[in-house]
Amino acid sequence: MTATREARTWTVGELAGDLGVTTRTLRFYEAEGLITPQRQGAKRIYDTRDRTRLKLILRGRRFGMTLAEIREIVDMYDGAASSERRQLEKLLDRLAEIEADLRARQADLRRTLGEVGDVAKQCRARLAELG
Amino acid sequence: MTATREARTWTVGELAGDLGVTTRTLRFYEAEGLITPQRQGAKRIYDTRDRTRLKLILRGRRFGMTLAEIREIVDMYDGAASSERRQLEKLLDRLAEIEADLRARQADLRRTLGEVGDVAKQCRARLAELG
DNA sequence: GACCGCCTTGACGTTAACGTCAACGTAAAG
DNA sequence: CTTTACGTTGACGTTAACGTCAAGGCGGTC
Repeated sequence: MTATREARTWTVGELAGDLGVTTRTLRFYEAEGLITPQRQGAKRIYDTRDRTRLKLILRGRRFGMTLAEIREIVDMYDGAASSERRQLEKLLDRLAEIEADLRARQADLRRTLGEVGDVAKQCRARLAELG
Repeated sequence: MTATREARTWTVGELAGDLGVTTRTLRFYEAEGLITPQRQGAKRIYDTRDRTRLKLILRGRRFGMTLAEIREIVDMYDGAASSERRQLEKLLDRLAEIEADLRARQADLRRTLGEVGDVAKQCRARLAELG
């Protein structure tokens, strides 16, 4: 075989284009320790793991998590394979907190969606009145 | 009757305390045109309408809407009683867009919640391995 | 009448999350 | 061998959403 499967990589520009962000953003996330692409000389080489991680980050960003919160979660992906009981238990506790927080946001979202729906309803009623 | 029902009002400090924000935040929202409390002399007097509006604002904030987005929604509450067809139709369109956006965020949240759950699962599995 | 607690309006400081610009390296193309 | 396209590292600029501080007004109270 000439090509090894799963070995797809990307340059900054490619990946940035794919994910709809700028290269500056990717470099910034690296500086913040959110991703750590390989290097070929000076150039950054991103693999599928980096890409997955980035998608996670961007998703979190989309509903308003700060990068600090996001970092906490993505870091946990690596911690979940730990071999220290104490560590794993702390992680589970933290995960429970995060889940609770996310559920609260979910509830907020639901309520807001409801209210947006109500306003739409009012609008339609008003339109009906006007003939 | 000495007290009229529904006429409860608040000072900045009271309302801020109630809602868990600072007075600075309330003044800021006013400067941004998100709320417009009455005045008694120089002092701000907030009524139930202001309070409701603020709760809406804070809820939106909690799941990551910007103040600009929030403003758009709360303003619509006032626009829904409009008497111009054209206006109402535009509003309905915008509401549909907003709803779509909110639903997208909801999906993102769901996925993230799923992944947080997965990590927790891994943790528990690892803990089980360790006896 | 001095002090206290709460209010007011500026005005400047701060943090997060990038944008923008300068100055430079490098590999392929013409 | 110059141009073009892409990459690199600083370093400074920007915007949102407030925080913080200064300077002072108003109504009670000890």
